[in-house]
Amino acid sequence: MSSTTALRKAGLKATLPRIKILEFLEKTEERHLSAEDIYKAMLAENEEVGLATIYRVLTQFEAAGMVVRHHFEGDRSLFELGANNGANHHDHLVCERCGRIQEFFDEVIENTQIKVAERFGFKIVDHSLHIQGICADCQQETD
Amino acid sequence: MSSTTALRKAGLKATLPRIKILEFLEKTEERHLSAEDIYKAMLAENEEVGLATIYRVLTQFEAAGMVVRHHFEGDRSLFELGANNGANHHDHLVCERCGRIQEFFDEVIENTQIKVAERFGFKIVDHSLHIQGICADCQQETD
DNA sequence: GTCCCTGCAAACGTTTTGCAGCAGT
DNA sequence: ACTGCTGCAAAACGTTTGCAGGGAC
Repeated sequence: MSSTTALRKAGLKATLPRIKILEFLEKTEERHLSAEDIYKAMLAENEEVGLATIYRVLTQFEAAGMVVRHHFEGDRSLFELGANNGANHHDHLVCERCGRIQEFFDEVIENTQIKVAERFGFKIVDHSLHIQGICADCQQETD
Repeated sequence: MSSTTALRKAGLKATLPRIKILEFLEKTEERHLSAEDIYKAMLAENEEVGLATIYRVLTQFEAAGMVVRHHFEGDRSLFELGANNGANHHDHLVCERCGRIQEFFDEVIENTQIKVAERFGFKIVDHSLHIQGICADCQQETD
């Protein structure tokens, strides 16, 4: 599906900045990016889009379910493409020291978190789970 | 144990602002508070402590393991007293709409998250887990 | 008396917003 | 042509920091 079609399906006009941002997210390796990461990476490819526009577009993409916003660290949001597609649902393991992010999927946790949520009346329509720990690399550092 | 003693044990001078903040955290009902929540609540009790000082003190309390800092929402940190005490470890269920926080403890999740972390080389010294969902109250709202 | 702490105000980084001009349909 | 989008610059937000005066030991 072309970016243009994807945008129309989401009820968004297919404008140049939106197309560029969506295509950038689709082709980039790093799945978890901040608005500024996207801004700088696009600049480096001579794709100029204003930072304010990136924020606005990401918010629209989020509302359309095309993108998920994460708050792993307190100081900035990271955006991830297409994580609400049931088929590739996954959770995140986040290193508290270096910010490294490991995606994972675990059936037991998946089922149990739903049970826990129900136990407390949280009917889960949308859910996300993240575990914060210290990654192997950071463990090795003497401190 | 008096607040003064607790502070000394943590290697912190027992100053008036630190004592006031610690005692406030001990006696307040709401366990998850932002710096500003604390600031305003203390003002309301005629306990004037500068907001910058509250941030500094909370950071010191965190370093001393007296307090845990959470990043449930992207826009502010919430602080919780004494959650690193092994005996009362718990995780959090957070409503994405209203911000309501439900504490819980589940043996299965507890064990499985450790297994998942190990599978990816995240040796967990410190860990915290939160599940974001939609709480019962917010589910009822027609939107 | 020494050193660390506090309060204030200013700085900071991220995100949002007002507005005038421009692009998509 | 009409509407909604974009870019810029300024504002807003939570949080941190520099500094001069004050408090704990």
